[in-house]
Parts: sequence; C-alpha cells; structure tokens
Amino acid sequence: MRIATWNVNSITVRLERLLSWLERSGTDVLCLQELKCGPEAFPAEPLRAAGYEAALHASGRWNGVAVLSRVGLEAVTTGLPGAPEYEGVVEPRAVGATCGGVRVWSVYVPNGREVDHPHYAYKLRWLEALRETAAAEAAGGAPFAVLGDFNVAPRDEDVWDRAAFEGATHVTAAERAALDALRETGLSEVMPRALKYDVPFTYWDYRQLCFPKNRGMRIDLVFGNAPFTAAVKDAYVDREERKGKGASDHAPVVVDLAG
DNA sequence: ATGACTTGGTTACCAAGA
Repeated sequence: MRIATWNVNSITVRLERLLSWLERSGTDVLCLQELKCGPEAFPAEPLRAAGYEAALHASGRWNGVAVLSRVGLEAVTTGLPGAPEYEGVVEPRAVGATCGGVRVWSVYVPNGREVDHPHYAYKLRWLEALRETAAAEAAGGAPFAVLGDFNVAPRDEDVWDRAAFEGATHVTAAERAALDALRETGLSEVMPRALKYDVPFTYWDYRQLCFPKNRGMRIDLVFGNAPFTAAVKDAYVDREERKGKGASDHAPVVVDLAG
C-alpha cells in the first residue's frame, strides 16, 4: 500500500496536478492539507471518477484537510477531539479515517507566525491536542499514523540555514518538545529518502528562487506506531512535483507499506 | 529593502503562508 501526505496549497488550483500525480504515483491513500476551499467547492466528483473516496474537513478560504482513499474509507473523525480555538473558531486542521486497515490522520498544524504571537501559543496547544488523540489511538496492534504539515523542523539540519531561523518559529525547543511528546505516545518518525541532496526537504518558499537554490525545510512529517513503521518498505520526498509552473510550495512525502 | 510569490476574498488591495 502506498500512503502519502501533501500540502497542495489550494486543491482548486492544483486539481489537474493532483489527479495527474495520483495516477502517476499510484498512491492508494493521500492525506491533503491546505485545501483552501469550502465543502461546496471540494472536487469530490473528479476524485471519485479517479477511484478515490474522500473524508473532508474544510470551511473556506484557509486551512482544510482531507484523506483520499481507493482502498476503503471508514470510521471518519472530522476534527481533532479537544482541538483549541483560535480567535473563537475551531479551524479545520485534522481529519482521521481508517483505510484498508490502516488508521491515518491528516493534520495541518498551525503555523505559529512569530514566537511572541498568540498563534504560536495556539500552535503548542494544538500539538498537545494532537498528542492526546495519538495517545488514545496509537496503542494496540493495528497500524496507525499521523501524516501532514507539522510546521516544525525536527532537527537543525531540517532547515537550509539554521542561522536564518534564529528567533523564528518552526525550530524552537518548545515546538520540538511537542514532537518529542508525540513520540512518547508510541510513535516514531518515518524518515524519507531524499531524491536529490542530503536532507529530504518538503517545502521551499515560492520567493527568491528558493527551490532552485534548495533553500528548503523539512516540515511535512510522518509519525507511525510500531505496527505501521514495521511495515514500511520505503519512504521518499517526491521533489519532482515541486518543479515547474503551477506547483505547490510543498512536495509530497510518500510511504510504501508491505501488504 | 520590514519585499522579492501565490492564494482566495471584504479585489484593482489585503491577509496569510513559513
């Protein structure tokens, strides 16, 4: 089974690329983030025609997540239990589903903006809610994974220049501690191969030729429990999808499971 | 040079992304 996660930065703009990539990659289950559409604008019909059911959590202009599956889609959970509010709103940033016997969550962790911004405290609260859900679901013998845009670089080498991130979000001790707390629920990270260069970055800013210069970040992550990671045969970042006109600023992370 | 793209919406500018 091939499982992937991809922040598409608008499913409306990316639809033709998405359909093309699904066919080319042969992905069975895809976790999507930043749909940037409401449920009325979600392209359920073209995806169904391509063979994919969808579990959706979306509300409009910002955020929005989905799980696409062509191997079954059951036990959908819309939203993270206990998710915190931001400015009075619980944003659509998580959706869970069981696909072909594998329990997956597609997550879009809040950006945080600046370390002294309320969005940063919200990010840490949101990661704590994710930890609680993982603690409730990761135990047991069934494969379980959380995949998505975490907006956290786990290690210093996961950003193109550590000095450029001094004082910035995505690299702070508190954010990395939140990932450590997630690991303590029994999850470990599935480290993808890089198809070029040494570190498998997953995001490159649109500006300043960041992609050609490989000024990237590794912030799209996969955490699985032991039954999930034991089944992993291969994992890589498909940086080819970041190329060309009309690309998302994130590349898909692909995981191949035995069976 | 406190910006350099891209996206969708309170559109001919703005917020947000990271």
